[in-house]
Amino acid sequence: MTRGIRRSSGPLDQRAQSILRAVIEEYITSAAPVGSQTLVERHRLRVSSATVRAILAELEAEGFLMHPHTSAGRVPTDAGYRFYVESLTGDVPLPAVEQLMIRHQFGQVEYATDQWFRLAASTLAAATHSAGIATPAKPRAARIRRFELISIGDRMASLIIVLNEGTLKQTLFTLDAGTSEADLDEAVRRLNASCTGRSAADVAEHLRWFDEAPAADAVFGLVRRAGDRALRLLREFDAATVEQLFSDGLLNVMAAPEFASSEKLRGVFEALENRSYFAELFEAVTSQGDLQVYIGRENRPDEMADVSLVLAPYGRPGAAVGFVGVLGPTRLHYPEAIGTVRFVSGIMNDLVDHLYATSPG
Amino acid sequence: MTRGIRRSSGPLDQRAQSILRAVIEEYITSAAPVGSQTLVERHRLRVSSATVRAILAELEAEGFLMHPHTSAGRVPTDAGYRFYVESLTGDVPLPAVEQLMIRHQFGQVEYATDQWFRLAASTLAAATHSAGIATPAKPRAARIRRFELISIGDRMASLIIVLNEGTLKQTLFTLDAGTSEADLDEAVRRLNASCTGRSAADVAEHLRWFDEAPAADAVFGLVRRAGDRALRLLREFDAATVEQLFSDGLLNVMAAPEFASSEKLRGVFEALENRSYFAELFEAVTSQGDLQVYIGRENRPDEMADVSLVLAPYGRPGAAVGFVGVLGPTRLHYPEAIGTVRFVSGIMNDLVDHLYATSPG
DNA sequence: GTTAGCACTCTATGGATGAGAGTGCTAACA
DNA sequence: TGTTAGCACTCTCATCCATAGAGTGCTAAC
Repeated sequence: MTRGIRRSSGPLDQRAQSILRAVIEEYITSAAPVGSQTLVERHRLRVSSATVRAILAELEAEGFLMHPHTSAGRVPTDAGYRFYVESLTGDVPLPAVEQLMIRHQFGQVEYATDQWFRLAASTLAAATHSAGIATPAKPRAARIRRFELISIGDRMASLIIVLNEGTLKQTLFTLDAGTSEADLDEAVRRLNASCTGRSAADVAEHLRWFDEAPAADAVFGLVRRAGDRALRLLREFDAATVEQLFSDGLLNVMAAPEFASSEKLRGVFEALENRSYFAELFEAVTSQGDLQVYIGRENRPDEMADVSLVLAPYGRPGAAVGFVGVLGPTRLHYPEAIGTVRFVSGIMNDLVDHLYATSPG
Repeated sequence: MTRGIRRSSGPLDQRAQSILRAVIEEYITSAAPVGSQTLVERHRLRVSSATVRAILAELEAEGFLMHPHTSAGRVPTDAGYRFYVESLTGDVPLPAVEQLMIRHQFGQVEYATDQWFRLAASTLAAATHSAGIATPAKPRAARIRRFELISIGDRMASLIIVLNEGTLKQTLFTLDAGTSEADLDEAVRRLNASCTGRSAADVAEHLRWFDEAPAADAVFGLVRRAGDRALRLLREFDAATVEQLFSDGLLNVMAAPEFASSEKLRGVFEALENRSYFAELFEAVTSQGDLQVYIGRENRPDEMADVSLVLAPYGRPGAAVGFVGVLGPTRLHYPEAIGTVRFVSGIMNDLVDHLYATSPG
């Protein structure tokens, strides 16, 4: 853990550091520029305000603080927050009561994989009073477990693909006139026989083989088309880095004074919907093994310049990974947010572990 | 179609009506109180501003307009908007180019039922510059088409229920130690044999029958538990009036000047998440066969007092119904919104029809 | 190195004022 | 009788100004 020294001169002495921390903590709760007097009073510093002022000036020179205008107090810069986050030694764990409550909630959806991320997002939002975000755990490469072909009406069928970890993919499908249930059954039988256990790439290979095959009975066309459709679905699945981002509590962020203008927040929303940015973020968080904090302008898109992200990956590297986290103003309660994100990512880890555990029990 | 006469005295004469319409249309585009002079100028009225003032006073007495303060122009009341909406004769259809574009987009997701509502919401949002909302088409009563049991790891399985129209329900499932694939296959065989085509109520009946049955081989417990789990899932599915509400473009609403304070909007968001309100709305819209407009305080929750909804049902009554619509400030472009909602609900109708069509082709 | 004291700067606040918009009334007019 | 010009009146909004207050940075003394 490097100390947050960014620019010029020497390292900050102990006192300067603790004053910087005090400024940041004060600002985080008050949302208003912090003056020397307030610091002395509320943080029981054993020096006078004049001394504090000298140190504040120094901290500003070093780039950790800034000055909205001459006669205002100090406000932390991104570098200041960065220093603060780096200097945190231990997490602030969630209160036991909350932990219990959250565990209980997860217990209730234990068997509904599609609810996990939603719950993670809403839990994080509630616990941190910021926005919670979460992605599903995306399996590395999809392998086919089984096909199903369900007729709907006379000319329609639903093609269902069960992937290895029980993920389902579904697509509608128009049938030729006069296709019987028996035809469907036979088509599924052939598809399963030749594709089970295969990845998208393998299926593509196989379909080429189908092309060259001579036999062309009534079912052949059906198999061919279903295979094509399945292939498209699998490729989409593999290509998308993140299928979806669940978020909750964006309203909490809206309530923060820095977003009162509502124009800034609009930008944040838009950035979140930006596929390529999200792909990047996903990659960054999941490839690093640990919790990450992105502060203000450290986030690439300009729209995110006023928010911070605390993100942690979960899942099994190489098998299925995703991330959960918190989005809030740079003026975020970092210690609590970090503690909460760690806790929730831990729960998600347990859930996924449970799902992938192949060892006997 | 009743004329929007709410209170007192006689019906409005032709001139008063057209002036009311003019005020409303002016206010909808300008978002500022409308004065007599502006009306005369911009709407080419053939009377003087003094006359218009007299009529405005009259309209105010009737409850169609109000006065923010003495020297401001007039603002429509909910009753005013109601009159306006009732007096609309024909829809304003979407421009052909937009229609084409939208159809094209829907063409691309034609086979992905789970994308329909998302697309409907985002299309409506984009076309009306308001928020678009949409619910899935919910089948009346779930009937089981087929079960699948997929093992995941050693002690976990995924129970998949395929419902009649291809809807999938999935739940995880812990296995007893030593459960073999063969056991799973046998369990599925029995479940399918006894439950296919049945509704939740029927399955409940059947499970009781299982209780009384004597035979208790290794697979029996498995069948029993899977059945229980399936039952719970089916009941949840039947009970929920609306599973989910998709919305898009809430940001558009946020941009409207009346929501600059962002506190009001918060209330709207919250009301939308209120299950019971939504159930009520769902019922109201789908049981009426036609497009509905809810203006300001006509909406039950106080938080919705400043917004209007234009909602239209889609689907097949008795089979599967849902709704799509637009949410915006009461100062909404009603004619366009109504036209757009009709158009999109029409598309959704076609999609569902296609899905449920059982007649030969 | 620390601190008290002080001049200085900038913001925020609260009238006061005047311009502007729009009304409602009245008396004259067609 | 309905319409209109004219006018006094009311209320908002933007601007200006003065003042209070917060906070700084400097300096001289400790």
